[in-house]
Amino acid sequence: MSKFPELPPTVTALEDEVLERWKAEGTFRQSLEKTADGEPFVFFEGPPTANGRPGIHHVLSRTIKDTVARFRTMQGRWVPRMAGWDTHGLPVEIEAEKKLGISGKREIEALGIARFNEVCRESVLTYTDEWERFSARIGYWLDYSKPYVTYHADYIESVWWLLKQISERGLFYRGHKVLPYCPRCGTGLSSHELSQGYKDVKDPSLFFTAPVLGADGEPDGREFLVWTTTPWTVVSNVALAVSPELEYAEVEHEGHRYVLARARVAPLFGSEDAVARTFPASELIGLAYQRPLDWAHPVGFDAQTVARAWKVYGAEWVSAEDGTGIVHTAVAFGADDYRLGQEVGLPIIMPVDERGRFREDIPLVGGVFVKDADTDLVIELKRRGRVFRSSREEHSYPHCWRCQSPLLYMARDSWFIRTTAVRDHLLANNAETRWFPPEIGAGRFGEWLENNVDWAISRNRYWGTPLPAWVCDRDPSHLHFIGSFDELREKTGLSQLPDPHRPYVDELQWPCEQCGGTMRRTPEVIDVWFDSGSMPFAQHHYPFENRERQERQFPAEFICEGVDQTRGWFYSLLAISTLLGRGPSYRNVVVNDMLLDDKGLKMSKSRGNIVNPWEAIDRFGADTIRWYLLSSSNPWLPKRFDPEGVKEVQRKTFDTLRQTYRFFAMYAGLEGWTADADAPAERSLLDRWLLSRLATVTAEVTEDLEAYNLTHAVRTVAEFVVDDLSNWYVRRSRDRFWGSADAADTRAAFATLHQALVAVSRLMAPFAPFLSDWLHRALTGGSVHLADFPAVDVASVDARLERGMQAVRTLSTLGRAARDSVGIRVRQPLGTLYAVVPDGYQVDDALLAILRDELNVRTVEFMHAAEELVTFSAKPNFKALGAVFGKLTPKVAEAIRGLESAVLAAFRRGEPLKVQADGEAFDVIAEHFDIVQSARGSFATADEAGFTVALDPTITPELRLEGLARELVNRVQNLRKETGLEVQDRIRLGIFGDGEILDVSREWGEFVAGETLATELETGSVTDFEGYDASREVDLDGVAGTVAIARVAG
RNA sequence: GGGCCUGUAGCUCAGUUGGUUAGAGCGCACGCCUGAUAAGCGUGAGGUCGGCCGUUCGAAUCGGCCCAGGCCCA
Repeated sequence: MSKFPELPPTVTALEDEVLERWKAEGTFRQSLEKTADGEPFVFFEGPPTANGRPGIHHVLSRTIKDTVARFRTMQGRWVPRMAGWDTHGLPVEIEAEKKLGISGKREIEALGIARFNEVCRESVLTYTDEWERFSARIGYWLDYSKPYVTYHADYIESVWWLLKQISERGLFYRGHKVLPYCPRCGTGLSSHELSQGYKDVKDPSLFFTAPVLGADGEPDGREFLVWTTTPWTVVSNVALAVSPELEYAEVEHEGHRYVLARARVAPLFGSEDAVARTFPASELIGLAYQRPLDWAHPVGFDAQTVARAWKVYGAEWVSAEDGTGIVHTAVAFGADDYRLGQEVGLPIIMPVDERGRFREDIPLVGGVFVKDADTDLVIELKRRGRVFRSSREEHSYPHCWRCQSPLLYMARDSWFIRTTAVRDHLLANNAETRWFPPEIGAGRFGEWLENNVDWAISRNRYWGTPLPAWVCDRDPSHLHFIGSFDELREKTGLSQLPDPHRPYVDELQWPCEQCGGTMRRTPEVIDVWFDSGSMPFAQHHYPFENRERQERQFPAEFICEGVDQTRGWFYSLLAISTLLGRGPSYRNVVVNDMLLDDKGLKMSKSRGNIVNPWEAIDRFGADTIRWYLLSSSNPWLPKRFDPEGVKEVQRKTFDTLRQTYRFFAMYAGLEGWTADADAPAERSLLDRWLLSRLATVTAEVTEDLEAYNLTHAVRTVAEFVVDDLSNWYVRRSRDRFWGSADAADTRAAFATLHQALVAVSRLMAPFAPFLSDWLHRALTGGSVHLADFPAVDVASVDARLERGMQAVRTLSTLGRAARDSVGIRVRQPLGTLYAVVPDGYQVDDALLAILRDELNVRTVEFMHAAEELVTFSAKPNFKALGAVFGKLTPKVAEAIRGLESAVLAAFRRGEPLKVQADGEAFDVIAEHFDIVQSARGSFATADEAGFTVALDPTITPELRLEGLARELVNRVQNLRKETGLEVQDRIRLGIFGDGEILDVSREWGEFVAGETLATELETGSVTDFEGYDASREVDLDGVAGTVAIARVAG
């Protein structure tokens, strides 16, 4: 039984084993305890809504979060990671409606808000268990012991406190605002909710006409040409808007005289031929026109205001890019319309109820949902001869992100937070935040902040944090914000408060201190984004508890969520801390994009291409999926989830590492090597090289991780494991691990490989927490997650050695290519390899030994030591030349290319050099070009990037014999393997035959015996194999013979 | 309609402040090696660097316009 255990048979078995151990020993808790005195590294977990199940796309952001957190923990930072649940809001209400089999506000209120909210509360944490198991299974360490929950009373109390703070800064107001409004949900949507629901739909495109009225109030024969995509708002038309900047035209067309922007004549009429005259917009402003439909009238406006209706106004936002340059204005149904109405004092015509239907008293379309009334209204306008052109066109139109109803822009009562007052602070705080990638912060998010509009914070809904504003029923300007439960107790005189949700909180009231009226709570709840954006404060029940803790854990050093949170959580976090004057609430934010299926299509239920995260993890393992997601491309690029790519990670990176460990464990067992041996006094060149590479790679990975460049870090580790550790170090060192004559060197090899494996497991621990922990425990006995991230061992770095080894590896590749080109296999030794390396590479003799062995040649010589073998040529360095010669560069370069070998040889010896270009002579210096050496003569050559090899293909009789000996070893090894012998079994070996094979056994018998662990060797022409376990006729490159082996005891 | 991102080999991706012969892995074809072996190594085929125009001695890289895909917004 060896000291180093065997790997579990499958990835799943390994991960299960590690999970068990984490659970049993509380590794996560231990890692927090261990770092408790360290400098905090603050991380905020964006709360998911637990009434949906986790999907494969959640693995990506959770992997990033976990990787950063584990890395910082290993650096000794204290990284508390508190889980949270986002529990309020419309999605929950929609679920509850489904469960209860009801729909719409009417039915909810009929059922009772108490019952409705009870169902919401129950459904909200449906999948918390699955989320928790999911996090655990993918190795995402998150503290679920006391998660923050946005519906908990403590959380709500903190949110109330925040709202009161904002109100005390004078940043709260009530207003009308034209908002995208969902008629089904009966609530306005904030601009960040709007982003989720744009869809391409066909909508009307209607050009209607409005006769111009003269001073006498009669039509003067001209007609305004007006464009709209919402015919249902024509009922509410109160004005037309023109651009003061534009030129307008009258057009004679089929007996009509239309007025429109001149720039729109050609697009609408095909040419400008019909233009009768043109004039500036000022001629139009103030003109009156006949209403297209006169069914509804302004209510509650004075005569002066009403008199301003149905006239033409100037507005700078009117453009001539589409439509007619004359914009139909319905004050209640458009943001621009509303602003114009405010500016010039227009009345409002509001014929639509809160369910989006026309009032019953409206002719023709009374009781009809407005969007369904479009067709009837167009027909009616046609009947009245008011339609110039009508069609349907596809454009993108906002829909409710939950219920998919088309949204209506409608003026609504709403509560606002005046975020525009702190716009500069928002921008300044954002400028302090590092975004990954930066363009989202500077571009998408930054530009959006520049155009910030006030945050419409209220929602006319039920399951949410109640807006803690109490309003006097006599005078609505008597307003009081409640900022704590104590304050509420004081106001109401109640010692025991009910649940702070609706409907109970709605019942709390008290006499108005100013007028004796009754203070009642305004019925709205707040935008859920305010809930989640409050978490830096509310997760600690700040300021009522944990003041110090909140201050110590603010702002977050790091957060990470999907790009869809740009205007969601990223905004609400920033806005709330900015409103409070607390600066930005996060310093670094990594944005991840979506996961697509393997064909690059968005995963959706309707396409049926959703990858089930549990199945994927069972199939591939969490480590592999994490590694794949991090390495395939940067987090902020959309990613395809390609099972083939995941398999490749498994095969290439992980199998290689496992195989390396198996190799180590097997021979450490056989040789009885243990980790408690002293560090070797002397290390071989390869050992020193590996440790140097390890230090270099460690520095690179550390730098990457500190800069949130996870993708590059992962790729760097993978390359090190596969190329440096496995395919070079272990392969080149193999025979040092078994039965070497040099026991000290064997020990050094084991120590070095052990050290490298430990370091690798630590380097990869943040990314692949399972395999790394298993390996680390197997190698050292302790969890990798309680270990330190490897420090860069500066003393080990030997840049010259790394470069030299790089040269050797390049030359090896070229040497194999040269062998290949003359068809001589590596087992056949050859005499001399001539090599060339570019200037600046030093390959000393110890490195050459590796090259000789790798290529199986007796000697390696550098060609410049034998000038007759080399031709010099010059390769211009354009960068250096361009700086000096400018436009002349190509000509000088050409002249340099033309330099003769002899001239260059002289230059190398120190003679000055001039070239001719454009009839002039120029001095050139070494920086202006590289001298490339190439092989001369008939040898097999290969070259690449300044490296060249030339191989002497002569096989002398002596070399042939050695080659045959190696063939023989190969055959014996095959036979050993086929016979089922163990690696360490000793054998008796027989080599039989005539002629050359006997020469081989005579000259090389001892070598063959040594290589095959033969303790006895018999040779001759015998053909009787009695006493052998197995025999085999062999053909060594045309030489026939028979080998036989028998296992010997002991 | 506007803003941002992406476009490099069949696929997934690198490509440093612009430097002339654009790389890797996978896949494919052929070969080699083999006591780490369900591995490993080598060679080869495969590119109008999305397109056009420009700046420059020189453009995958910088600028403009366009095309395709995506995201965000109006």
